[in-house]
Amino acid sequence: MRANAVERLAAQIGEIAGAEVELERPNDPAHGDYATNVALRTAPVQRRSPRELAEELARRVVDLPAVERAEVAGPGFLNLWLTRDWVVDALGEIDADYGGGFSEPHQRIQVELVSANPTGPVTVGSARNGAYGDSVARLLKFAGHAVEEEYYFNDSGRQVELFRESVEARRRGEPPPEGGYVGEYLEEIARQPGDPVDAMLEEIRREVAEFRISIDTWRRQAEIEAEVAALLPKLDTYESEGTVWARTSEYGDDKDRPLVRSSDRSYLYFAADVAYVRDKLERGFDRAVYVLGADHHGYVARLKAAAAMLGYDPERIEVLIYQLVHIVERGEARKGSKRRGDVVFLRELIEEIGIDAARWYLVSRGADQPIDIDVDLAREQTQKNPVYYVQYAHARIAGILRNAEKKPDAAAAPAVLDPLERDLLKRLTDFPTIVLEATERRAPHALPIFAIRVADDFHRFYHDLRVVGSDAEEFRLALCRATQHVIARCLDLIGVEAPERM
RNA sequence: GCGCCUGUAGCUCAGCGGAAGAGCAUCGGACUUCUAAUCCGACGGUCGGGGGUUCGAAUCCCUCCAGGCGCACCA
Repeated sequence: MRANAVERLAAQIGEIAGAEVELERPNDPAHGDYATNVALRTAPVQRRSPRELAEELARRVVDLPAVERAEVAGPGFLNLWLTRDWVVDALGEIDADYGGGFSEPHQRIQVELVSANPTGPVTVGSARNGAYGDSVARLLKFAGHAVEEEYYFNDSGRQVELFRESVEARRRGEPPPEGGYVGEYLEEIARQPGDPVDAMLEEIRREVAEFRISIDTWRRQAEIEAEVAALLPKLDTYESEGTVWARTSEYGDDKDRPLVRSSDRSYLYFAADVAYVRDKLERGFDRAVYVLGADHHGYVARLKAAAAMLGYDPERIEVLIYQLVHIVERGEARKGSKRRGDVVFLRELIEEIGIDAARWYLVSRGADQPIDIDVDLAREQTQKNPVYYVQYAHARIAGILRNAEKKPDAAAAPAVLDPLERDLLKRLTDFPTIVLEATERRAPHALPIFAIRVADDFHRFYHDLRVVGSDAEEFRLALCRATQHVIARCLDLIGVEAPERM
């Protein structure tokens, strides 16, 4: 792992302090470029007053070439101002891969996402699953892991049969079966010949690809179910009143789960779940990530229990839960039932606001936060969507680079940096920390937030300082290019395009 | 009843042990420009209530209130 400028600085200060040092960016510029609380944290251990410790640190730390000035503040914070050279050197290391490749060790990780039944087009709910899961997958890839994205679809259950019957009824001009599917999309499927499930699956493949989610493998439930019979004897099971149960409560689940139905000996859903867990881990993935909506949060314990019962480390199963997307229409909540046609589909959302705004919007909230979508309002809000603010910064930079007369050169920095240059550059150096935390916490929503900050600093810089034709042209071009790298990476990690022109 | 998640500016949200933030909305300014989809300024908060832990709590613990989602021989 190649340490970046901020990490190296933290390590140097840590050596002097004799403790792990975390550098944080203070909100208030009066608190310096970076601040650290080492003195506060280590004072009890060293049995010295935090301020005294901080003052000693301040005296020693200014000997570092990176540190211009150090001040003690409050109860014992150490505020640091960095030298012009440190900032300029930091610019030199910002390339297209800046912030990536930090994972250690590299793992084989599978991310299973979307996995909606092929009984209708992709809903906005599944789109959130896709936007979130795919961004996590992209972060893991950027970190250096070998990531595969998989879509698991049900091609054999009761819902699928009901869907088939509903389409066939429509083809015959008859009303749908009891509790059948009634959405308008059935009409277009009914017009196509052949198995409606195949047609629906093709449509889903198209929509998922259009939404910039690239699925490596498509796994059929029937395929997994075929493995159940051979698997049953290996499980910890018992029979009660004709039903075969898995003793999952012994493995961390809150109750046992039925595997085989008593009436007709058919397999229940959990049987396929167990077989699928085994299938994933046997394929050699170090880690299997599930992306599930909050309505499935009860699955966490049973999936981990399934792994444990099979003799695998349950830590290899990771379940990401995101809160649901609620559809609001003129102030009223809709149920969101695909079967009853009471949903909003991804393709409608894309039609209203476009792919970029849709991906941005669905990923820019924390997964713990529910999302309300009012499609009537979506288009209106699109005009103000920050995604354009960020893309505009990228396009502006592309324009500058097109017009440039000289070549970017980070080393051609002036003796004194303008505060706007300095602020922008310092912002860029935050990127590796942002990505690292977003990856570890599976929180891609940090990326759009950070991208807005970068765009902010860039637009300010652009507004006040000339690049092309200025005395500092080479340096500013380098700064522009570095900014472009960081913005493009942020956008790519959430599946949004970085336009050259707008 | 039990479990998970959430209550922060008028609205939508970020921050999740260190020195309260953003966007939108509202009000007032800046275009002979490398793209005004931009910039500058103002307004705005007992961080749901109460207790506790800590040098320090929006952040951790307990409790109460409010909301969302689960708790099937459905998937």
